[in-house]
Amino acid sequence: MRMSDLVAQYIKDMLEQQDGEAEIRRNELATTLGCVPSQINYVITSRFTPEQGYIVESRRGGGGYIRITRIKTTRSGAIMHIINSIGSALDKATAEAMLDNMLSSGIMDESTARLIAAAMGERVYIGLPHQYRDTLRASIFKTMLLTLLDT
Amino acid sequence: MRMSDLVAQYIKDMLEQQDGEAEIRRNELATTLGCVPSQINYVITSRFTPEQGYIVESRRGGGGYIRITRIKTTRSGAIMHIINSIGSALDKATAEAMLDNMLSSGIMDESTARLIAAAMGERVYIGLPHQYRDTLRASIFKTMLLTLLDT
DNA sequence: GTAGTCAAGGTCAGAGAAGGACAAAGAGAG
DNA sequence: CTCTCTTTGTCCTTCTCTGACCTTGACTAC
Repeated sequence: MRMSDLVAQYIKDMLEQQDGEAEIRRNELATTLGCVPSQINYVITSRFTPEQGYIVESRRGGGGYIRITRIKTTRSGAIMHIINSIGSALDKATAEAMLDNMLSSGIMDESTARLIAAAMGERVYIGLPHQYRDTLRASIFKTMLLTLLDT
Repeated sequence: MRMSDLVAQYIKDMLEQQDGEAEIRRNELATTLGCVPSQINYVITSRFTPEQGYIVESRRGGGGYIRITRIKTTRSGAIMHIINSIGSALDKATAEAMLDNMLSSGIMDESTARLIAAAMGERVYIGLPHQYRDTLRASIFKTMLLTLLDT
């Protein structure tokens, strides 16, 4: 088995065990697996790219690290699913329930949820005839969710 | 954990507890945390800079001190200013220009800007009589900006 | 008041501890 | 034989930690 596959497998095992997040120390891992440190870089740039669904952050200097996070592939799918489940109208309570769900399932972060919730609030629609409100809400909600797809 | 992180955490805890203001005595803190005094300076210059939203004052000599204050004013102030500059109506082009400004001045990050821009697009208001559109836009825009204040 | 002393904090350079970039050499598949 | 992927080593950049030496402020003694 190739060295690079070994390293990749090692990282994948870590991701598996640790809920999609692995933090390694480059030199340490290289020593453990018996390869040169730059091999780790090679594996990461060739097999843990954003296109392949990973985010990599790192830090140099004393106490440095490399952190690899697996992007939840479910995210886009889940968002699309929610968008499709919304008809032409949406009331405030339902919108908020949806946001709550997305928040707790990790599809969305809190500040995003708050931002969208702001646009759902009754207060925003004061002065607008009631007949339009829920339609507009649905429209705004869906449009905003769509922008999250290519994050 | 790095020494520097420890020191930074200690100061942040103090800021948290004491309403954004922490006063320390360099030597004392160094002794408490078991590091050399200049480590404190290092942490302050690398992690509590004005760019990162802190003001640092100090005084030498007997009874000297270092005071670190967290500033909230710039961002919030700027956002408030923008909110106040918006009247009861807002067209799409103006909204986008404002978002651009906020983006380039670092008040807002890109994903937030995109999210708000989504709610500003003409497409969202299809079906809504024109007379309501710019009013609603203003309302949504302001409401969303408001949620950014306590971030 | 002026000089001296002690008690702070400030500066800065250097060593050390990571990770990053990249080029050159090697290995395999077609 | 050639092209692509892998492996390795060298040199670079960034971040951290420490210690020696400097500056400032308050207080005291004359």
